[in-house]
Amino acid sequence: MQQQSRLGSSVGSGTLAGIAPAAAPLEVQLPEVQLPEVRLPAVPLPVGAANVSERLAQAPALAISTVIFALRPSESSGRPTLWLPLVRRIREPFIGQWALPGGPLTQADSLQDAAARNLADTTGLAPNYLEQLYAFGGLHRSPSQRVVSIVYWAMVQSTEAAMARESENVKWFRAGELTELAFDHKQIVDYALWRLRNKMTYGSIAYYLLGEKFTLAQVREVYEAVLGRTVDPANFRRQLKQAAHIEATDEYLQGGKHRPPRLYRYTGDTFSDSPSP
Amino acid sequence: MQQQSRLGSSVGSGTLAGIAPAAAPLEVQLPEVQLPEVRLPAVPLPVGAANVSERLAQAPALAISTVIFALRPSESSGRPTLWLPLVRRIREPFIGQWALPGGPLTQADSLQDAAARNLADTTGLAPNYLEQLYAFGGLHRSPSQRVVSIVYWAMVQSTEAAMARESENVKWFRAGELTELAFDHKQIVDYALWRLRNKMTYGSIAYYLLGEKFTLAQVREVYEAVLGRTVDPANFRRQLKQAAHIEATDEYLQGGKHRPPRLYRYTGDTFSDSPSP
DNA sequence: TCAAAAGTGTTTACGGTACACCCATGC
DNA sequence: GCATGGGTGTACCGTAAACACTTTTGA
Repeated sequence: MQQQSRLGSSVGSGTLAGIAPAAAPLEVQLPEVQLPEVRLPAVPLPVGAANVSERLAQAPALAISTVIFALRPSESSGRPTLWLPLVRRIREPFIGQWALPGGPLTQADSLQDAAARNLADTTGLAPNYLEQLYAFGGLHRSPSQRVVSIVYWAMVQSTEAAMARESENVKWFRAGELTELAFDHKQIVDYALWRLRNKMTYGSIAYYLLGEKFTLAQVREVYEAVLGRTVDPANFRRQLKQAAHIEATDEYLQGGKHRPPRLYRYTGDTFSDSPSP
Repeated sequence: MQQQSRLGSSVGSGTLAGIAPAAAPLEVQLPEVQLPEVRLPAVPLPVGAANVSERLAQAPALAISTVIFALRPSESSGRPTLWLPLVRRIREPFIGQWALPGGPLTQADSLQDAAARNLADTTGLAPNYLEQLYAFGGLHRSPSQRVVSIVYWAMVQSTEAAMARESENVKWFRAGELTELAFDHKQIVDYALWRLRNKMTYGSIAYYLLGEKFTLAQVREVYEAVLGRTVDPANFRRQLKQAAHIEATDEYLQGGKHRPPRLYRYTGDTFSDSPSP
């Protein structure tokens, strides 16, 4: 048996949205379109030194990793683009290569708390948003011991992200322009990006990348940065305004070259600074 | 810190579907509406005997469990309804109570293979569909040792499900009419049900609960069984016919009381019998 | 020939897209 | 006053919902 089976890929192009969303169980609405699981990456890793009998003897290690997204201005255009922090590996395997922040599951933390701790340790920041991505458990993800990684993805505010720590071994990269990473982390980032884009298209997510108050144009820029294309400003603002959890303030953003745009506030799930202690 | 933080719940009622699906990375279309993660259940379990220092000393155990769905005729109406098999626990904790089939992660299996093995062991069946559901890792899911469960969900054909093994310690239950189960398994099943309903609304999933050939009315019955409401037959058939991966055969289902309906075939992802060996 | 399900057609309503247009501000 | 982004109005089009209607079979 191998990881790469076709089960669970769930293709299907017809949307069948006609099956209208009804009362949903878990206080949420039914989506109208599929969110397929990624096909688990066929990891092209060197099989490494450990032989099979050794491998069979050990229990698989359990690790938590986190894909952290934040908005930063592009060096070229200055427009906001998606970035994520990576850490340089300081031991084998993959020594010297860049990898997702992570580590073994600490005993006192829930999975989510462990992920939040990753985030604090590497960036010094607290997540606005944190959600489980997927559990990766292929047999040969790591050349030596078998590792099962439960991966989370997170978003941090752009205002804070600008002040995030960087060092010799922690550096921010443009998402989408990554070269190869350690382990199967490149595939994991790609999957996280795909999931981010998905969530994006049905709202309420972009705000976690922004500050407390923002202009509608800034929200649009987030969408354009993540989706990688332009969006009609007129229609976009209409859609936002009729969307829930958006509230106009009386303030306007001053200092621009032209008419000062109104500032808005997100009133949905609270901007908590960390998982409530 | 506690598991039950608000992060990652991602409410948001506005659909914002206006952000049109563009070219999607992983060969799939972007969905238009949100698929939120379940809030992890606040498990009301007895904390059990082990004290904290003991708990800290042990590594968390890693387990695989599987929620298996199949269609079976209701005893009352005879119409197809959703069922799932559970196993009776034969040791502490929760001895005598019903639980999801599962067990520790066997060394030689990938996560998905381990889930498929669960399925074969308890039902004797092979899954038509198998997908990762979520990794549950709350601190007190099990009273003694800490357990992290990676849960899969599966669907098996109704025709085969009718012949599935049952025994003293393996029994099928109607999904949605479950009483309390061992551990946090009730919440897990509810989440799986919610996810099934989601996938349902954007097609291609219902077929995995049916046989190779089926009438459009049977597909409609699956939708009605899963969604728990009636669906307009006229509009439903139109939507199905313009959906991809559905092919009319030249055959008709004989033996009914009235006009024999045409049989159709699903031409999407193959009906493989097991993860390809 | 009648009941019931299979299958088709038609109307209406809603929401997204495109794009023309007005408004307010800094220079 | 004019360029530019903020913000509004509107016409068009595709699709889903509702439901009337025809067709085909068994009893």
